[in-house]
Amino acid sequence: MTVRVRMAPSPTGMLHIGGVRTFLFNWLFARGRDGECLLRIENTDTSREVEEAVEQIERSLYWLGIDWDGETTFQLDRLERAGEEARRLVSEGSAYDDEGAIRIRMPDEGVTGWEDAIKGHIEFPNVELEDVVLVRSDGRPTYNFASPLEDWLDGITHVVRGDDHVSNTPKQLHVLQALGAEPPVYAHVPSVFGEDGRKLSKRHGAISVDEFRASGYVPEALMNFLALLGWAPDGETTIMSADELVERFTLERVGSSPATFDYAKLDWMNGVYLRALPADEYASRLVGYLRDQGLEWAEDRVRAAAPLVQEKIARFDEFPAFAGFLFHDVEPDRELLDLRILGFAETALERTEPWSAASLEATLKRLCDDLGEKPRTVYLPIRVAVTGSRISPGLYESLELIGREASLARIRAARGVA
RNA sequence: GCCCCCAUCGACUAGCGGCCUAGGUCACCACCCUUUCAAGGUGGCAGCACGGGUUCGAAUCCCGUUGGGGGCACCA
Repeated sequence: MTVRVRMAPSPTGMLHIGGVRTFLFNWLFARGRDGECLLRIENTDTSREVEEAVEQIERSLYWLGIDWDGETTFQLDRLERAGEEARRLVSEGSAYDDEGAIRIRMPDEGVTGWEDAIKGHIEFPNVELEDVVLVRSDGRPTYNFASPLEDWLDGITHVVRGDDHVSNTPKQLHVLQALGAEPPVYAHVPSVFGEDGRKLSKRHGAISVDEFRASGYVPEALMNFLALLGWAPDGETTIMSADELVERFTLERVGSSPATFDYAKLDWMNGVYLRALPADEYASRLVGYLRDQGLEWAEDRVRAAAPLVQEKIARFDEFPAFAGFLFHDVEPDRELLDLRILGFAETALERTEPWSAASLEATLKRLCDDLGEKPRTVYLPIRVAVTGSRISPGLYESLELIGREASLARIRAARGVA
């Protein structure tokens, strides 16, 4: 039987990173088995924001590299079918009218259980099960009816969802049984916590895919990181391409305990991916990122600066602070300037020919020798004067990029204001 | 309150009865490299929640406790 799963977000707002991780598991599972992965919007409630939310969800998944088969479907589109099925259940006696709503009859003895692909055997005493409402008195189906009904209609073989749905499962199992449907395999994935051990929320920084994107993370890194939250192919491998993840992913190896989102590790991983990018690819992505952020910096200069920062920053959003001096004037901290050294530096640099990183290096090293000072002593004031910070890309390359005139102008300005 | 789930270094995890004086990665610390910051290299710190069992032998199995999470809607 062909595997078929669904990603079923509710269009209430931004796609949450925990939910994305659940969708990623669905996708990895389906793609690794020649299966299908559907995108189904669970909107039993009409809302004006549905349109935008759906767009945001699709864009987020697309950016991450998670695709789906066929058109995006909407639960609301099957409202009539849901009504028909509910009436059928009433006529068959497994459901009944209750003040205009339709409820399903739940057994009140015994237990309802299933073999969860992630958590193992789970069962609930039937006494705990209420006669859940299938269709509201206004005719709209409830989630606990619409969701299993659609799973059946869509031929879903595996329901991979957040474990906050565990207690809905016995109810849905009975709905399926009343419908005459074969139940899918259920796999409940544990939730993701924020760094304070509590549920992920705004407080924890980036939370939606859009925010991660704006923070300068690349999709490959985010996917890799997300996959490793609650899943591991073995105890050793950490860096894996999408293809490798697809190839190695199994539901059996998804852990059953919740995982904490670790931004520091994500940053590290993003840096790994960034550094591994071919130089021109890196430059293109950096240009694209800055453009997305609304920074109108000259593309050729951004491209020229790219190699200087590739080994240095872990996220693209660090670029403006780290290399912004290439695009605008700086305000050096006077405390860090050394007028005597700057004076000698200005003289030495004025005579440097050609103005290239190599000859600048020769010039500055000679200057160190002449002054009898260590490079760190000589370079700091120059770096601060020219880049405005004690932390920057390589000094020679930075000087080269800024150019002779601008470099000297900044050094003179520093001498003047100091 | 009731029901369900979970429990290995600070974090993500490997471990599915002996290979474990518990391995890898991030973070952290030290040192090396070095024009700053990174990157890289080397080394280090650090964990099986607790209590009972079962067994020749338990991180691994069972029970309980504690702690965390989820659910108990004509929300999804």
